[in-house]
Amino acid sequence: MSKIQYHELLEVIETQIKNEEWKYGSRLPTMSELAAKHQVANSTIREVYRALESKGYVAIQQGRGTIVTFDRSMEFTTMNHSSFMELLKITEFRTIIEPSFAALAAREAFKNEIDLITESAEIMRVMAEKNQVTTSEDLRFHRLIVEATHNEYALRVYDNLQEELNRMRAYTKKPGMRERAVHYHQMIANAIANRDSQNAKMLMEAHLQPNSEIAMYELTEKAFK
Amino acid sequence: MSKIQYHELLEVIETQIKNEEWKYGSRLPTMSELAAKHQVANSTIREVYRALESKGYVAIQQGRGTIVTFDRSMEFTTMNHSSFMELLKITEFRTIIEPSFAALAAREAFKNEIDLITESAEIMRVMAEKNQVTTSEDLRFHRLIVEATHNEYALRVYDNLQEELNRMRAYTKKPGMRERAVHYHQMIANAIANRDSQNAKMLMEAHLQPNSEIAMYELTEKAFK
DNA sequence: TAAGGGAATTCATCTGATGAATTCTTAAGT
DNA sequence: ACTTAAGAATTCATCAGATGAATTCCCTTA
Repeated sequence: MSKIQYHELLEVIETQIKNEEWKYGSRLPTMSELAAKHQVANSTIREVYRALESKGYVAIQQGRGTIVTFDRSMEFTTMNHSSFMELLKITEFRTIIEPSFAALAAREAFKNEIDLITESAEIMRVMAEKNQVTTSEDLRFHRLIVEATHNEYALRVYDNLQEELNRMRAYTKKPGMRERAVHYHQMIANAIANRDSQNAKMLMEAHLQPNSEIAMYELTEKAFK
Repeated sequence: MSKIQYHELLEVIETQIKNEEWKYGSRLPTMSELAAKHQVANSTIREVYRALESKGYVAIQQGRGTIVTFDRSMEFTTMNHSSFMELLKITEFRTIIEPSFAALAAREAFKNEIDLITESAEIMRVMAEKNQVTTSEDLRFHRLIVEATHNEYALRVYDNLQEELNRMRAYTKKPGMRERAVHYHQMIANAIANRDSQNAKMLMEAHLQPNSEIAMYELTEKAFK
């Protein structure tokens, strides 16, 4: 096993901070300590600390040490690297952007793509009927629509969100949600098949709205007591 | 004038990259070059480059050099430091957060704060009548409400957005908008005065909705042809 | 002309030195 | 005992310069 160096080291320490292994305001090991511990030069640790500083995780103070400035409960104010932005990004982004995609798809989709979309809605309906977990089919449905826009750009943006989308699904476990989703998927698929871009857009909006509301509600209630 | 060092250097170079003085994909000066130019040690430049790397502005490649990975036209996909996120942040943030503030203010505001809010709505009405520019009074109104929540946290968040709010006003110059705004301000002030937090929230939502719609519409149309 | 093999370039990491800001310790004075 | 002030120790800031590794450049040779 080769010796741990800059990039790996950065990741390790960043993760530890995010996991709050050092609490907000507490001191990180001194540069020399950490250098000795990991068998690297001081300058390497220094680069790591600078990188963390530039991301806002720590503050380096001459003569004092390096203290943690990251706090999960304050993520809301910092706006950067914050779970609020994550949430805002993922939920609001979808609410804002996917209706446009749906509209575009209604205009641009090829026949076979429309078939796939319709099929996906049907698959999901059957799954829901059998009380099966529909999340992956749900994701597929939305992805198919993005594909059908024939807009590479859109697709790239959307795929960038996959990881977060997966994490997001935890929020969408409300009773009745699945049935609602099935219904909307069918209507959206219909609208696209009918080349009705306006309706596709509106339906997608309505479909995504509650997701956003739920997540945002929970978040704001928490943040502003 | 003292010699330029780490922090200042970081800011200078970051700004230059953001201003696209080096284009996406182009090479930055070598570490030694830059060190010589600014009369600092290589290791200091190295720290700067690492900080930029960790923010996603550059990629450091052994043997090759350091290339710019920041591109304004791609900001949309990277999600960080992007004007899209700026807009999303500011418009959607308001839509999501300010109704909560209004509700909170309705519960928490002191008498004199309610008077100020009511007064602001009235001032704005008069100004609109005289066809004067109402933007600053508009900002004041919203700020007063945030103040009236007595939630330091909320205030801090809100004030962080001032700069962007000012830039935002360019988007809200639609005919009939001002009259609508005046009307809403009055109703919101009323709801708060009546301690009707639910209505305050709903009215604020309705008040902010079109802002968000307009900005987002223009943006998404632009982005996805 | 094409291919191969150094030479030059550029980043990666290390060693170790000096200085600056802060904190800790200790001793003197009240 | 308590306060204060000086010095020691700690910790970051920056520097100079060395070696190694990855890449590119360029010249030689077939």
